[in-house]
Amino acid sequence: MLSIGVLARRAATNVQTIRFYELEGLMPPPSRSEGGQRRYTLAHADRLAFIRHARELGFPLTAIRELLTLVDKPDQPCAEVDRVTSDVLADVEAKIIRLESLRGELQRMVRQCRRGRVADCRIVQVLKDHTHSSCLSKEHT
Amino acid sequence: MLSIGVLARRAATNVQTIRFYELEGLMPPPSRSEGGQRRYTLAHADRLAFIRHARELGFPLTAIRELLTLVDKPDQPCAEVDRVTSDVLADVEAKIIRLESLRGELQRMVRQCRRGRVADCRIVQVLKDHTHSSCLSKEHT
DNA sequence: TCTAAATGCTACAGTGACTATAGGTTCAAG
DNA sequence: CTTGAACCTATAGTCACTGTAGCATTTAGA
Repeated sequence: MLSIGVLARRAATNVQTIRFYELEGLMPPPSRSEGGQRRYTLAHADRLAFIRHARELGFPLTAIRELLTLVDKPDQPCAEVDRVTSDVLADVEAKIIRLESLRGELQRMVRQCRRGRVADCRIVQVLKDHTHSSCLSKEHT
Repeated sequence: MLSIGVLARRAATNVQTIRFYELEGLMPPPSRSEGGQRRYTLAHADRLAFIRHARELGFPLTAIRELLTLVDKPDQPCAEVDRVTSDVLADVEAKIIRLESLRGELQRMVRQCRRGRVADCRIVQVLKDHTHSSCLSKEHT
């Protein structure tokens, strides 16, 4: 039986995150010690590792929730798993496109800055006048 | 004098966002009509355009706050403007690196999926066993 | 001038995925 | 038996908004 602290260290997560996953229904509630502290099994550790790994790959929690129910039905076809993963991939690709465009714009601005006065600064000019630039208006986070 | 709705349409922003910027001290409080509705000048429109453009380029609001105070001192050297912008650029570059690594990992997973049962799915296997992959553990958003 | 639709107002809750804090309790080592 | 680390719950904060409720005001047409 693992305490929450030991489990957290094993998964390189922090303790609050594990409690948060329990609250969100991603981690099943573990048994408790006589004093009410959480006691985890190795099955819990596996599930947490799965969640963390998916998170590191950019899966949002809603997608992970889907994956976890799919993983519990090993004889079903894996088309859904593939779809969820492809969606995450598409999202990552869209973010890359967007960020590359921003990078180009920012590089141009910094390159054109002549380290003079604020009034003459190319960066400020570009920011003031939208028409100088060719930027996408979607979110980039 | 512009109403908040007209200003919002001009800046391709929405009305709540403008009120939010005022609350955050990024937009100066405009004058009000007799009935208490906000009435904006063209100076307000310019400032909003600056904020929105910087946001689109990935500047966080704290950075924009800094830029706005700098822009109000046009005779100062623009080194600070350059630094703020370079910081944003570095952030964008770090995100790209991270996302490219994720993309590679996800592409590999999807490519290796043989559309069989969940139990045999390569995607699920990779997610279950962290050691199969070479991923970075930092945030990517 | 009246009326109805559109627009505006404040205040507050929600988003995602945690992180941090406060104020208390339990556990394990010595 | 004591002490300090680890644990507990509950709540607020992060970022940059977005959405909602329940009103008040403005504006255009009849």
